[in-house]
Amino acid sequence: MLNNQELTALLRQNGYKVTPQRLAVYEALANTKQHPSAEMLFGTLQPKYPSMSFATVYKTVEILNKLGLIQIINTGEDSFRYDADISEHSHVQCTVCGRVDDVPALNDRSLVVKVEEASGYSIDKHQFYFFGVCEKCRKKH
Amino acid sequence: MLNNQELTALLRQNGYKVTPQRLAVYEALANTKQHPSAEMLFGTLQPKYPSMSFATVYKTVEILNKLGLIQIINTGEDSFRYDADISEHSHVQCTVCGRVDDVPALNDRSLVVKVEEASGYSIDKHQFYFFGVCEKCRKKH
DNA sequence: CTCTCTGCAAAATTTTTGCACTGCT
DNA sequence: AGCAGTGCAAAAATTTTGCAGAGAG
Repeated sequence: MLNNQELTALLRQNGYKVTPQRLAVYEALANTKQHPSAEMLFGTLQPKYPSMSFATVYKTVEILNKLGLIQIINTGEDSFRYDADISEHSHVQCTVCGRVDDVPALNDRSLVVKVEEASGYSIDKHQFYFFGVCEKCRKKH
Repeated sequence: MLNNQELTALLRQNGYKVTPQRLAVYEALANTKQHPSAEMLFGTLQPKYPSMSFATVYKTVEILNKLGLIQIINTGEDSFRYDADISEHSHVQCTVCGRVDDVPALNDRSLVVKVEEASGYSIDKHQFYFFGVCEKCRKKH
């Protein structure tokens, strides 16, 4: 998680201008654990930045992702979600309420090696998604 | 992989009618290792079934998935891919050419238990995606 | 013969793009 | 001042839906 100064510096270093919108998008992502989609992000930012547009949200998350500051999550819904936590970790989605939570890194170096051997690929990245029912939804039932 | 008779029986058992389109969609998926998207499926079937429509492709894969006969793959492209191989296995996508290959099951029961403990979820399902460069693309470079 | 399925076209949803204006640097 | 960025609206891409006619049981 970067603060405004660090983010500002990083954007400049990479030739991107520093705008209130870009800071706001990153800040919104850094301050939630909810893994918002573009729509949720837009809804959060709209009140504070009434001129904010979807185009800006999408363009900004693309830049943030390119700079390695956020990761893009794809649980199989129609839309993507974004996460400012770029430490190695996986995600779990509740099949009842749809929420997405973090799962701490699974020490899986050996898995990757197995996959490289089995597939002939050289693996750069992986994403693990788990699906089940969260505690809250289990209790409701 | 089911043959036509088995598929016919299974559809009937579940109250679905058996139509040439449904058999064709399943057959197309059963006879490829390419993990086609709806568009690729449609392109494959169109020559043989000129009246085939996207609506039918989508409705059919939904039924096949509901019956547990195919799985839906989501590597983070805009569109979904489908796989008639429902044995436990993961997928790896080449970040250069985009192809998707199978990865044999990774004995990961202990991973799932770890995730359940860490998250408080009860896990029903998981999907692992690996990304890297395939052998062909590595050689080209 | 009934009722589901197909296939067309239109709608819905998410994301991308073009372009005039704004505002960083 | 120059040029990248914003924001609108239109376009693109994928998937869903409504409905009339076709066809499976």
